[in-house]
Amino acid sequence: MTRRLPTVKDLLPKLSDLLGLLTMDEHEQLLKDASVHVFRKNELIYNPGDKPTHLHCLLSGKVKICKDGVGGRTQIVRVIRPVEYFGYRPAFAGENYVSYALAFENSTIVRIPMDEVIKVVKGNARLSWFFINRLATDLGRADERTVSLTQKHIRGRLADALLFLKESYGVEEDGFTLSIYLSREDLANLSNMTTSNAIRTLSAFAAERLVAVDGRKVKLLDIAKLEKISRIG
Amino acid sequence: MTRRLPTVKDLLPKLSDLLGLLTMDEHEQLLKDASVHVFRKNELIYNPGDKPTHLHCLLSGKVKICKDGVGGRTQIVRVIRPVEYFGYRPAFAGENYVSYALAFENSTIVRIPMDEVIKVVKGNARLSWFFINRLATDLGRADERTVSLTQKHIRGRLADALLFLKESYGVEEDGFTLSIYLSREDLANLSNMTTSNAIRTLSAFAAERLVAVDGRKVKLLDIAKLEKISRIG
DNA sequence: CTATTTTTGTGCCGTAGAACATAAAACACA
DNA sequence: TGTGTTTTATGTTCTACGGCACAAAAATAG
Repeated sequence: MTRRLPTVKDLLPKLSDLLGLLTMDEHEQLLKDASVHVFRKNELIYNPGDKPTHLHCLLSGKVKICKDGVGGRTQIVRVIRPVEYFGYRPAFAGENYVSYALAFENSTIVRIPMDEVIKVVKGNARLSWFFINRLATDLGRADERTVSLTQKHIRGRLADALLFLKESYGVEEDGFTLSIYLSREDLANLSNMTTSNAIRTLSAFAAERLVAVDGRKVKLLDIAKLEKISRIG
Repeated sequence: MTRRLPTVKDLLPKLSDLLGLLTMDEHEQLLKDASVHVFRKNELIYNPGDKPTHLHCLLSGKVKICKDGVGGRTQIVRVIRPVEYFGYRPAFAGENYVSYALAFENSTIVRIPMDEVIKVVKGNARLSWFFINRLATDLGRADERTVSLTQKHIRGRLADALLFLKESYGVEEDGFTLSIYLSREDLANLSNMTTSNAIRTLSAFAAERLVAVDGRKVKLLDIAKLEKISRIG
């Protein structure tokens, strides 16, 4: 999984949102054992039960955070885009991982030892605020998602997923095509439905000219209508 | 809603988990505009759309945090017990409330101006850690709940709710009876089902001797079996 | 370039659980 | 004490969606 890596030093500018909050000493403390990794498409980054030994920062690529439920069905609980930090929650809660992380596509990731991060966090209120703000935002999203996934009908949930993907990863130059190409199964795992129903419902959206589908390429043609479908459930 | 209130000063010992993390100055800063309120059973504490102007601390009583979904159905997303802090998440995320809080029963609450809390948090890493730890824990629970509520069957979800209530509010001296007396509707709103189905399923549990029901009093007779039902969904 | 696996697309059937209806208890309060 | 209101209880119907089967298409491997 590791080949021709850039060094951490090469990547410093990308980490500035977090490192900028630190003193020189803290900066040094976090980076001295940081390392760069490349994960290939569909490669596992961590597993439930693992100790959260590292803070992860996604520099390039795309990552999904998943949980499997009783029926063996998978729920994608978060998606990560560059430059975003992930994999820190259980360390802050004093738990092991309960979810797993997979690379959607080839991804470059910096790993920083979590015990160092925690030491710095406990002494640096600016860095603390950085994480407080993110955790509070994610918690709001999680509660919102709970209600949407349990109460909205299939069309509403799929519309949500499509709009969420647009918001998360954006669109290509044409302004319509989602920048991420997902399997129908991933789409289903985002919106809590079976693959069959993701296929069916996406086809229905295409027939209604809300989207245009070409393989895994999805163009969102009528955002307003999709938002309405999301709203009415 | 306000009558014969104890003063904030009377209640200081109960707030020590948080206040103990502060300097004298910070202590003073937080308490100078703190106030005590009594909410009666079913009284509204805050509403979606409200600005999160205050950190709340529940000193006595019980509180539920709810969100209403598209079908007008209510989801209880969190329950608060004494002594616990709540109502701070949206302030940390820079949002307004998206949920509402209701007193399950008569409750005493201290309200501390949130802008002062944020000022102190931004300068005190020990207080920051207090919130990081809680937010991280709540986020883990929220993700877990999402998967449970979407994937488990009705019996599994109700079993979850009963075990969750035991964990949250404990049991009476007999070691069996839940310390909180909920309406069937609240039980339904915890476990994402209709009131009818909460009634039916609870009756089924009673018939199977997993629980004993007397009005709103619920005894958990067979925890192991309930846990099993929860596990298998 | 063929062989095998994975993904996509459809159709059909079964069922968990919502929706609705109604009635009996329990509770509220004048 | 009666009268309205909320809560609990139970039966009946209806449907959204999961489960399964199968075929076509696409991706991947050998």
